[in-house]
Amino acid sequence: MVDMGTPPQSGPADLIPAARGPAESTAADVPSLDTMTRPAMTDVGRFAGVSHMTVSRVLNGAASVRPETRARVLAAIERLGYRRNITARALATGRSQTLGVVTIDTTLYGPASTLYGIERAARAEGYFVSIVSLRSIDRASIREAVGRLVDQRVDGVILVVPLVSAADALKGLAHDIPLVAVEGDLRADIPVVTVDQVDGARKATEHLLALGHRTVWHVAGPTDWTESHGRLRGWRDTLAKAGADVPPPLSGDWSALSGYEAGRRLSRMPDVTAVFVANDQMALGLLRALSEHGRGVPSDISVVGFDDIPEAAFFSPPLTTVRQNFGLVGRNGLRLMIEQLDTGMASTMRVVIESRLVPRQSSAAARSQ
Amino acid sequence: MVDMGTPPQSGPADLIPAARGPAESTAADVPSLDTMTRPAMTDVGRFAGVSHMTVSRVLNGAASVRPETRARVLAAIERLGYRRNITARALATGRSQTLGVVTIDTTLYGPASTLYGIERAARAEGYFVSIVSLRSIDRASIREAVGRLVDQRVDGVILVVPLVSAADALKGLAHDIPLVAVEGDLRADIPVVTVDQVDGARKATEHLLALGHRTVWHVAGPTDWTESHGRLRGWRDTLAKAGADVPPPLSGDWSALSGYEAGRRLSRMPDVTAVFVANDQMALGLLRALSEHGRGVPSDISVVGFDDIPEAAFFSPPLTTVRQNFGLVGRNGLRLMIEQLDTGMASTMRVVIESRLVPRQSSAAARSQ
DNA sequence: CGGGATCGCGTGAACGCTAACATTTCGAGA
DNA sequence: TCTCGAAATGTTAGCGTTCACGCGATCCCG
Repeated sequence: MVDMGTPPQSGPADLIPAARGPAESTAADVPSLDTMTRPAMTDVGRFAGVSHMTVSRVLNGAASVRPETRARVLAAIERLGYRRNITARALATGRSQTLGVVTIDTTLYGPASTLYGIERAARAEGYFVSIVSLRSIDRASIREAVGRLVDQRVDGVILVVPLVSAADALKGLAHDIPLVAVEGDLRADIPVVTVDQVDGARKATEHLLALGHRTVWHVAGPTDWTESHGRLRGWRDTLAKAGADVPPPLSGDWSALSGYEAGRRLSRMPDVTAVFVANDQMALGLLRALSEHGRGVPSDISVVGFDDIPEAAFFSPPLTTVRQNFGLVGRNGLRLMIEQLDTGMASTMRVVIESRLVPRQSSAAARSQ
Repeated sequence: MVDMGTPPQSGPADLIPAARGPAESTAADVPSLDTMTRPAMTDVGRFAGVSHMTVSRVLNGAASVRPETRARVLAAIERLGYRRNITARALATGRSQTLGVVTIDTTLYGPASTLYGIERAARAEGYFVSIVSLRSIDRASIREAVGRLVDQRVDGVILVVPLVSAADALKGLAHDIPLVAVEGDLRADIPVVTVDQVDGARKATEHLLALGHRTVWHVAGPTDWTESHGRLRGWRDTLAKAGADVPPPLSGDWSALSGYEAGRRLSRMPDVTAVFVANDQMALGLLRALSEHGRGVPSDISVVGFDDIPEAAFFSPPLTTVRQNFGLVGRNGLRLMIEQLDTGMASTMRVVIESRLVPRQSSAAARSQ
């Protein structure tokens, strides 16, 4: 147990000159850089003739480091190809600079675009993005997904889960981590950013009514999706307000196939002259069904969709639809997250994004009867 | 240095009874669980009357821990709601249980589906997935994306970047981390899993030739995409082999709009009777253009697409196309990654997935002239 | 010219885990 | 009953950061 004053250079792996004072080491001094394992702050410090703490200060842009030493450290970092270990940093600080995104089927245009917007915005803010997609849409699955992310020590979780049941699942969730719901239920008790579905549906329905149609039929989305609810309500309210009949809504599962099936049923009803379909894929299927049954669009029936996917302008005929700016939604979701992270306070803010009607050739004036 | 037999309970933050021997603590013994900060292994150990190391052993399923103590530890974990800190684990082991995915525009159907397949498979294997999308498609951007992921200490990187330039960008990349290319260039020097584009294009072209068309025109994808090259080659070779003329290929950017523009040009050429379009979106635009110019499909012109997106069956007319199983591609990409991770050896394996022609109504026999 | 504030930097201890080794326990055979 | 070795558990030292200090050197002002 006797310390004999062993010099500090006694550590193993002493492959870097412990040059103190003005660095006068030339390239020749430095042994085989490339055989080194990833250098740590200590290595950089030794190379620059300072302590690891000074390296940390330089890296974090802390004040009170002499320009001269800063330059020396920076040079060492450059020379050694040092890259900070964010795992260690995360352990020490308790912050991982990573955001979790829980998402339902990223194959769908909406969620995929939203995710894309989130990822780009997150990167701009210096955050990594870790994703987990839901295996099913029940409450347990949502909680498990969030749990996984929490285990991974993400700094916050953004939910792209536009399900009514999601709001409930979140209710019970421990709020020890910032959450944001995107395209979610406004009744949730966490911040939400979403497109105004009710208003979008109103625009679509009013557009058709303004064209002279007596009433407007509706093909709704799956019942547990918040979008379905909003669009259904917007449609119904608008009809009611206009004093028009409210026909029984059909419903699909967002797929073109389900729209096709709805179209088959509608094509048999002679008094149908206008249909508002809850998304563009279903509208595509509906167009197909109408065409197969010899019902002309827009000559016999006008059709309006929702989303404005990039293909909508090339349907036959080009689809009148309601555009949602998914990228903007994603970016706003991230903004809300950053705000919570920066202020350290849970917010319950709501951001509502406007939608926009894009008139194309699938809707036209009703034939005077 | 004299040990006076201080009982082991001397540590700070002794909020849990250090009951040794058979745990006889009742619920009343345990002070305010909910006010606790996240418990660590030490806390669990103290609660169970063992050392933190035993907790670690239980958690890692290590052998040699008595069933009785294991049960006690498990109970403590349950009771305290302990969750292992994977950040600390990552720091200690050097493995993060996280895989990085570099992807181009996740808004596109192909990459999105592939990503989805990867994520699900990764989760099944116990890996997290961290994504970064490319801001642009140049070499520097790819390297930066991989660099970000490496900084994040992912265990491996899967690239969903089907660009020719990607292969080059990877060439120089340090191989100190397992890589897998999905939908990538077979010439890359890392493992690749991809759909056989050449063969798929061959199937499409042969299908049209078999229907009696003299030759087949082609609308190719962007030049820097590997898919474009494969499909172009498959098309050209098949025509050449059949002794058919090889007309100059048009090209688009995968978008329906670019397909529309190609369609406008083709519709003015009276001798065009068959077109193979490099993806379904462009085919949609092409169908639209042909329809606008009064060219019937398939009566005047037969059209075959590529991908078989879910909407293709509902185009007007329903599109004959070549189906790619993106999910399978993603899963195989992950499998290759896991193999590298498990064996610890860099592989250069190639997995080629078959495609399948899906005949629908957009292609028909050529009119006898 | 002296004394306290400030600057610039270093030291040691976390963070929560695993790896390697040390130590205790326990059962079986002599 | 003692011994020995394997089984079961504990101890210590990292992993690479950051945080909270501490301590000389420098500076300013009376």
